[in-house]
Amino acid sequence: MPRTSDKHTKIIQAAVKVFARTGFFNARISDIAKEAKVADGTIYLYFNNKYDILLSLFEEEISKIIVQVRQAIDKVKEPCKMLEIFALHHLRLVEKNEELAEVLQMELRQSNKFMKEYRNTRFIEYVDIISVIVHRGQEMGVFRKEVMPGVVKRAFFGALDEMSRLWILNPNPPYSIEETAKHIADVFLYGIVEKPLPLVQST
Amino acid sequence: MPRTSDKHTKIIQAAVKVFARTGFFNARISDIAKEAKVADGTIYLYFNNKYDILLSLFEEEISKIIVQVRQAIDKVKEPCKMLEIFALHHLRLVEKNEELAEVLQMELRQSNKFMKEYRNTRFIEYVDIISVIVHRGQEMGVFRKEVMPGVVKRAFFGALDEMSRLWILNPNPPYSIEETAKHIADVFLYGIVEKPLPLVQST
DNA sequence: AGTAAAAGAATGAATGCCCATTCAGTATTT
DNA sequence: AAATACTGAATGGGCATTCATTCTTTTACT
Repeated sequence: MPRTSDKHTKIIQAAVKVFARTGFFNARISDIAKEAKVADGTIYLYFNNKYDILLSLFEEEISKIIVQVRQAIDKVKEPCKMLEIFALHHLRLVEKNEELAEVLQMELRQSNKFMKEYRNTRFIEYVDIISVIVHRGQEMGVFRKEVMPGVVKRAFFGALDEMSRLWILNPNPPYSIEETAKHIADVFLYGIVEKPLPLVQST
Repeated sequence: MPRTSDKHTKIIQAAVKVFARTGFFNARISDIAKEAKVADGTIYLYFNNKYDILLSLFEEEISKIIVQVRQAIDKVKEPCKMLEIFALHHLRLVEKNEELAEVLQMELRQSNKFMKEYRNTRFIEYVDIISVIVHRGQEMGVFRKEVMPGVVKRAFFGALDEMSRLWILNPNPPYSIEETAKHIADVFLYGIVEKPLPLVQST
């Protein structure tokens, strides 16, 4: 298993482009090879098969993302702020690396095989960042105790991811990313009902 | 274009089963034909090609769903209750018709072609049910005016859909559907913070 | 250092499988 | 007996994967 130059990385990057463009199933190995400026056969020196490329791509890229998000979150103390930062990071991926965002969004997801047979630990790790925040917020007395972190993490993630999808499919954002991230965090934190509660009635 | 018996419907139903089982790209026309107890060629009397089956399937099934949800929602007056009902209906599809839920969730979504080239009006119509509710709630003074219906509809839908995905991939529900629907609606309505601190106006 | 041979990388044409789609023929209805 | 519906074997193209060959680097020996 050779690794002299960085063919491995070059192939993965090419695959991101090609998968984003045509989708996993329509992508041809020869396209990836051409994009990576490598012979078709070379790809099989670095990956077992087409599917393995998708898998490796995912593992490697999401690992990087997890590190980045964790770093950003650790700079802050308040759980509310943490959620907002998570939201911002998730949404920013679309503008920072649209092709990667598209692959993670569209291609990875549908692959039943991927999500079922193979226990996708990296992905779980990513989403669990949310539930950890929620849990900590509850311990600190900032978040309601009745809320279930396991549900909220999915709901919050799902909400963000749906916005990503919107942008990927229709790349003229009706709202800015920062605005949206803040807005979604806000809705999750404070809900949408007009509050007739005793406390400060802002607005 | 014949329609004597109900081969059209039989083929669609068979396709739901097969797509759910193997995914669109791995599904063979001959499998669908076998499942529908029909010859391979017969399928081409009712559909133009493989992709057209998926398309028709979606159009027809989502139309039914829209009608049902609208009926359920119209039985009620309070916007809060309406959102809860929408949530319940969306999540219930998984237990009512798991195969269909899986196809809508997994297969339909990833098809870039589908979501990009073809303006998916049915799907938009479905999601717009949410924004209409939110908008009405705002007019009635029940929901906060600053909230953007266009963002909330996506967020709410995304949250629900992510829960669906969870159940499809891992069919031992840690929480009941009713419980979850209520919980998600609850979080969206009232948020997760303990004390409505001086409501931070989201910029 | 210089050269030879072995090991390691990379190539891309050729192979062979896998279906979607077609259509000549058969069955059924009008 | 014409029109309509259905059949399923045959066709053909697309593409993942393989592997004999070529190119490059490392090692070993004088």
